Amino acid sequence: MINPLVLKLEQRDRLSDDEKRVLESAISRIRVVEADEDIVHEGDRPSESSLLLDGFAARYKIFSNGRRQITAIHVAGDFVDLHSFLLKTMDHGVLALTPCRIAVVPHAAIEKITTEHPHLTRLLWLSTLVDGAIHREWLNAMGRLSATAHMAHFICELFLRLKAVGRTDGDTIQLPLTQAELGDTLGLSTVHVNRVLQELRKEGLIRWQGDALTILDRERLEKVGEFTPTYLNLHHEHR
Amino acid sequence: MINPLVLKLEQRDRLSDDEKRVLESAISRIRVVEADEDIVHEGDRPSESSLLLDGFAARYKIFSNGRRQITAIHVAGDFVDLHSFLLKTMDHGVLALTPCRIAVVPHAAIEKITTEHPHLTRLLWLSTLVDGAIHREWLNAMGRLSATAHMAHFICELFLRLKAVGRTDGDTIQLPLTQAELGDTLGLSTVHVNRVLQELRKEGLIRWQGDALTILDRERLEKVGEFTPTYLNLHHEHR
DNA sequence: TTCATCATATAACATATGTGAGTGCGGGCC
DNA sequence: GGCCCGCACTCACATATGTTATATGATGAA
Repeated sequence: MINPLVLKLEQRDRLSDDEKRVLESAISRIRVVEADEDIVHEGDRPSESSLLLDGFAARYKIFSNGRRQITAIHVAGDFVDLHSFLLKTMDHGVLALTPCRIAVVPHAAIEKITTEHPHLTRLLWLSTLVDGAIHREWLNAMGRLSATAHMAHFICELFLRLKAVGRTDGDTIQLPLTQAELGDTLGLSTVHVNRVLQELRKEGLIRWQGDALTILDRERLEKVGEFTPTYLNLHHEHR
Repeated sequence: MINPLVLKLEQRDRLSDDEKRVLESAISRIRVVEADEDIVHEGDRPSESSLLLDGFAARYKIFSNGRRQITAIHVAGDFVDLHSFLLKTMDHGVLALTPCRIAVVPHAAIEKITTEHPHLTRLLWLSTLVDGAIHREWLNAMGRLSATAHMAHFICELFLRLKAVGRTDGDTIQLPLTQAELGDTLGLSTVHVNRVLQELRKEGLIRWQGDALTILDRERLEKVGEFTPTYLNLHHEHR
């Protein structure tokens, strides 16, 4: 199996063959989750973490008034709940937005890595730090960008993240979210999501039909979304 | 020196005497930063991380139009930029909101910890994971709570975090932020921050004069802010 | 003292975004 | 083949929050 996590880690630092083998053998089994089912529930205390091999997933929380907020969108190569290894109790749920294929990694295996493979440990730690950097960027966008800019920013980010794991086709990505789900991730109403999409289309920045989203003018889209990709850390460093 | 980091870590797991000694000796020097000065600049590539011993600090980013967004408020016991150990390049600045006393920890010392002290490594990793959990909670609040609820939530959180390091006085904390700074952290205009504060005062939920903020009705304030403290992970687990 | 500065506070007005309702289309299912 | 049902899309209207401006009071400098 070509593990998309390895693909991603190798863009950030060198992985030894031994480390790759360790990662591979940390996987205890493969699991498939249907669309619209929880991968992990809020309140769970998982004894294993889920590495997404295929599909889209979302971290989310539901409020008293029924509203929902999505705090992360995950794609192939992402550990959707690596943090549960140390945080223990899930403070949010993780939902499969599409059918998902998942590699299951027991926490015991991760703990073993922390005692025997410091460099690999640092790379796993790094994955969660990039999650945090993305959270910060979303906070910036939510707090200080217009809805249109926020949407543009989100599209730019998702594009690069999918590209990092070889899931782009030219300027086109698969975006299997409904407008309601998009609203929950950007903190907008679905009506306004639609308005904003019309605007991006009218400006000739994107095309989106069915699942296929195409970036028509990357440069201008990045400008509208005030997007700079440094926070994604998609470059080699000694870590 | 009684290190407030140790104080905080010990609420989350047991620390051996050896581990405490290692942490203590990882500190290369103490540094003092004036209010309104940067502790680290955006774009820096620090070779050491800063552990806040006293004072308040903020992670922030400034946008093209001059707007600012604060993505974290830090208090005693917080590593303001532990993530720079692996992220390498700072994707935001860190500002001293008050005079700050800082323990400087070289990245080389942290790397050494990752090779020799797996359990301590996990606890440092945990610190950054809690940062991430707080980011997620802020995303939830920004995306789906009213400005008033968001403010209430923020106050509840800060109170508990200060309590964890023994910096509360009954129901009172020191809150040395201007309303403009509060606005930058909640993503609001300063005018609206003021409106919201008037409302919380009128409701008899808080008092705030000078630096001293008192929570007058904790239960109702938590309800208004839809606050539940699990994400702060201020309880013992084997990690 | 006097003056500048900065933070809080308030008012009037502007606008981005939310709400509630409704249309139409396409795909799955009996 | 017909019928739901979810989803995209739009409209009219409501409102939370932003903007600009001004007043007031503390604080510190000259």
